[in-house]
Amino acid sequence: MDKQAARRVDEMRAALSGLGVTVTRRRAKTLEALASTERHPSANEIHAEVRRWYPSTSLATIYNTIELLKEAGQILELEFSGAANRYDGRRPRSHPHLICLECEAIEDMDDDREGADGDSLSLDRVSDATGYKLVRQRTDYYGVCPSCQAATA
Amino acid sequence: MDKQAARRVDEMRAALSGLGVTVTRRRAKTLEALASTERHPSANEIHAEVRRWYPSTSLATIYNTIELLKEAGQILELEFSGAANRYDGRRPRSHPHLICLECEAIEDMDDDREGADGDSLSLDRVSDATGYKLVRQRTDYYGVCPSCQAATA
DNA sequence: AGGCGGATTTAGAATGATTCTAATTCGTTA
DNA sequence: TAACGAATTAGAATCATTCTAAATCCGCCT
Repeated sequence: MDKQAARRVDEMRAALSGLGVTVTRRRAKTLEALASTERHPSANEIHAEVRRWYPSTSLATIYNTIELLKEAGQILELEFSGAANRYDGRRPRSHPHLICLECEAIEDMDDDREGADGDSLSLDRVSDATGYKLVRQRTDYYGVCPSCQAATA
Repeated sequence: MDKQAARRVDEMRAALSGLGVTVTRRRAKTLEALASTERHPSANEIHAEVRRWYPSTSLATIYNTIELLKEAGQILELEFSGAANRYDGRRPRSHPHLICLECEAIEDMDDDREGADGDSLSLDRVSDATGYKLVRQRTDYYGVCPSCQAATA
């Protein structure tokens, strides 16, 4: 686990403690699993990872921890209807993702790719314009990633 | 059904015909249901509407038609994992939505800011920057709508 | 150390949207 | 009218997620 991941784990721990819940060993492993991958794992993938240390861990526990992280604003949930949800625990603030329709890879879009003028409007500006009290946004781009393009070329 | 809705129905009919499938009466009613509401209905809601004319209609037929419309690029599917998907048949090109977390209302966001060139330009720009071959995007803002704010005030 | 009580976890059942399947019906053309 | 392929139906199957009830864990107090 690199330095950045360790920092995220600390942030998440603190946030969970702030909720008044205890950071059990299973929960700690869940945080690590989230912080140490770029892959935007599904609940199942996190489960598999946590099980390597605590084999009796139930999927329900993973979902439970995810729920707590959502309450704490420490995780981004990317919902899908035909496939498992995917999670981003490294960058919990709304940001755009690139989603490959062929291999289901999900990657964060780099900040410098977001365009200086912003592809998406800020939450505050949209709140003002619409009267909604907005709490988060979702921006995703769907297509075929370079490596899948190469594979089918 | 207003003029705009009628125009959309014609477009969708043409697109389905272009796929080589026949626009049956049930399918036609499905198109109408989609074109004549701003509410972004779920498959169930469309089903209920179509049933008013053809009571024996099965949900599977609605999903089947939705699938065809997706292939034809004539419908936007907003996926959710904990609730039914919602559909936008009025504006089939990617555009942002405002989603109320309390009453589940979904409304189109006017993006007069981006003008006529908005979405496709943005997709192209992101495609260039990332190497992805992008086909659509999703941008949604989540919060509490004005009327729900008033209700809980 | 022992025990209490609340929080956590577990295994499995329940839920619910969507998809699949096999059989039936519909529409068109000969 | 007969026949063929497309469309439709009812219900089963799938699968991620949530729920439930029982078991276990953990910190705290004595």
